[in-house]
Amino acid sequence: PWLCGRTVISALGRQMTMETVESQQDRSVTHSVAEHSSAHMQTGQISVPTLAQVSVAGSGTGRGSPAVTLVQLPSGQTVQVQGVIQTPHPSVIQSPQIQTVQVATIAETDDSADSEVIDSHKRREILSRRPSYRKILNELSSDVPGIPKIEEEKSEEEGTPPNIATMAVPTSIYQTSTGQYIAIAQGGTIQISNPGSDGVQGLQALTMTNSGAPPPGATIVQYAAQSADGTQQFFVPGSQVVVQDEETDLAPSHMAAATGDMPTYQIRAPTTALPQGVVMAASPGSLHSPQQLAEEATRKRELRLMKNREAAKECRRRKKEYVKCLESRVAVLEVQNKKLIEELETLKDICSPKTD
DNA sequence: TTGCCGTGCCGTCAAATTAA
DNA sequence: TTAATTTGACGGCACGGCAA
Repeated sequence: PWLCGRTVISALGRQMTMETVESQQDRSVTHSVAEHSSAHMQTGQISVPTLAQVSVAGSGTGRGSPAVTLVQLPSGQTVQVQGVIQTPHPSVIQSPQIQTVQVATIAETDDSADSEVIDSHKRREILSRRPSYRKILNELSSDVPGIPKIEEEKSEEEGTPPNIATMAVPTSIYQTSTGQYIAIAQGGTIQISNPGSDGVQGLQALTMTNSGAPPPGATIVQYAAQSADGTQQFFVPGSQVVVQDEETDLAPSHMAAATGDMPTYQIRAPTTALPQGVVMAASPGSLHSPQQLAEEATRKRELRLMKNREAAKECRRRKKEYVKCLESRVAVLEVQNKKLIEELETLKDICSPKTD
């Protein structure tokens, strides 16, 4: 899709992309044409482009009249391409990665053989990359107004109330004394998983709100940014999680494993100051036994799977948005095409009046 | 009602891509 | 160079439509 916006020529089952560049001095110019198989188009992998000579007809190519382009394939076959849209009509879909197309007059072609090799390498390097949907759409939207950008975080179209954080990438996983895993995401999602055979069973996602009334029926973890004693508190139904920064001094009896830079978490019953369960903050340096190493590996794997799960969701959302964007572009282009055809018919009628 | 098929969504893996 | 992120591919599951 990142090849959109160039002139696409299909011939003998092969597809070629070409950018039209006009020479200021001479109407007869040589364009470099990237040629690749359609199979590569599907996978996004583009092989080393072979160069084809494109000669633009010297006469009759001025603005207002269709340009006739002769494309000579490496096999020797010549394809005639008649352009309808002239340069005043820029391509609506811009390529996110506009390549610098080699433009050389025919007289200079022999002298630029070395630079062509270098440029070919550069072009291959650039073309073989597969930009992300976000990058494609963002660059597309920067070129063409009216296309919404994909935000770094989920937009309001997700239907998320503005006071609810939706960032779901976990930054910390903690294990309670009862074996529960608690993953706290940067944006506020808390996931609690009960210990199961695969470690993922019983995963619960809780949403934190900074303010506002909880939606009816929803399980809400209220998040207080910071209390007077410098602690961060999470109010969970039935228990209270106290997030204690390591610099702040809480009662030492409440601390279980203050290891290194890791903050310590405690789960308390809401009506009592006594800890319901003490949370371990695992530090890689504190692991000794093979069992602990295995647990650490399991924890890392769960964290990776959780992150990838969220990443896949986000990727699918971006892909949908990208497809929607392309569909809207198709609609725009169809309307534009229809208008141009009508305009052409009108001009034909004007230029060739009926003679009886 | 049942089996089949198409579609959509999700989780996971692996490879490609990007950022530091 | 390396770690993190992104995305294509694959398999599984749920759901709805349709014919037998």
